[in-house]
Amino acid sequence: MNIGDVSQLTGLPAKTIRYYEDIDLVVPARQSNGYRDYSEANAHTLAFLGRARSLGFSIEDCRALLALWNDRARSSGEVRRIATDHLDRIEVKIAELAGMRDTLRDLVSCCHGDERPDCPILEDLALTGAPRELR
Amino acid sequence: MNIGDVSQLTGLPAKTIRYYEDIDLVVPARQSNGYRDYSEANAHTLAFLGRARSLGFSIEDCRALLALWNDRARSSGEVRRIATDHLDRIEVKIAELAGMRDTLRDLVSCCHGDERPDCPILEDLALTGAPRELR
DNA sequence: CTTGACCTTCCAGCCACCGGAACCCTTATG
DNA sequence: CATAAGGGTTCCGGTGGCTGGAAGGTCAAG
Repeated sequence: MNIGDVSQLTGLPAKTIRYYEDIDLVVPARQSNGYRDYSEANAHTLAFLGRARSLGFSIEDCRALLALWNDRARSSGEVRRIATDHLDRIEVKIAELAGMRDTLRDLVSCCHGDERPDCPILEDLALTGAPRELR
Repeated sequence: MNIGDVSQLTGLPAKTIRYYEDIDLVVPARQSNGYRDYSEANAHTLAFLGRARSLGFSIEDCRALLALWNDRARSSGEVRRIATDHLDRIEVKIAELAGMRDTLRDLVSCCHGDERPDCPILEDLALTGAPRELR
C-alpha cells in the first residue's frame, strides 16, 4: 500500500504517517521506486495510533501501548495503569479549564459590552492577583 | 527595578519576562550597566499579563487586551468579544476532554487490570474507529 | 509527450516558554 | 585586595506533535 492509501484508510494525514516513521513508531518497507510500502499490519498499527491519539494519549504513551499490544505475555494491569494515569491528567486539565471558564463567565456577565470604555474584565485583569505593592 | 524584583513581585519567571521583551510585550528601560530597569507601570503590565495568561488567553489575545487596557477610548464591547471568544474555545476544549474522559472511564472500568493479558482497553484501541477493511 | 496526481526528502515554523553555557556586575567577607 | 556568592546578560537549542512548502522523482492516462 502507498502512503496515500493508508492515509485514506486510517484517516491520518500522510505528513503524520511520515512523522511516525521518523520517530520509529511505524516503519514500513520500501518499494523498488523508493515509495513506502505499508502492510496490513502497518495499517492496523496506524489505526491503533490514531485511536489512541484521539483519546489524548501522548506519543510516548502510544509507544508503550503499542509495545504492550504486541506483547502476548503482557499484563492488562500495565495497560490499565497507563490509562488511569492519563485519565487523571485529563481530569486535572478539565478542572483547570473549568476554573478558567467559571472566572471568565463571571467576568463576561459583569461586562455590559457596549461602546463605553469602563470594563470589569480589564479591571479584574489589572487588579486581581496583582500584589498589594502594585495596587 | 531589576528583573529579579519584578519577577518576585509578579510571580513570573525571569525567563518569561525576558521572553515578553523579546516579543515586544513589555520592553523595559536599561540601566547604565545593561541591566533591565522595570518601572512600576512595567510591573503592572506584567502582572496584568500573568493574570490574563493564567486565564488561558493566548499571547496575541494578551497583546490585544493590553492595547485596549491602554486605550482610554476603548469600547468594553471589544474586550468582551475577546473574552467570549476565548470562553467559547475553552468550552469546546472542555467538551473534547470530557469526551475522552468518559471513553477512558468506560475502558478502565471494563479492564480487570491484573496479570492476565486480555485487555478491553487494547481491544478497543485496536478496533474502534478502525475501518471495516482492517477488522 | 505532456499533464496531473502521486510520491520523495529536507528545512522551517508553530506556541510559550525552559535549560544551560559562557560571560559580566555588584556586594560582602577574609 | 582577592575572592566567592549571587545577581545580571546574551545566545543556542529543545520541548510536542505535527504542518506547510520547496524542489524534485515516478507513474498512469490521454
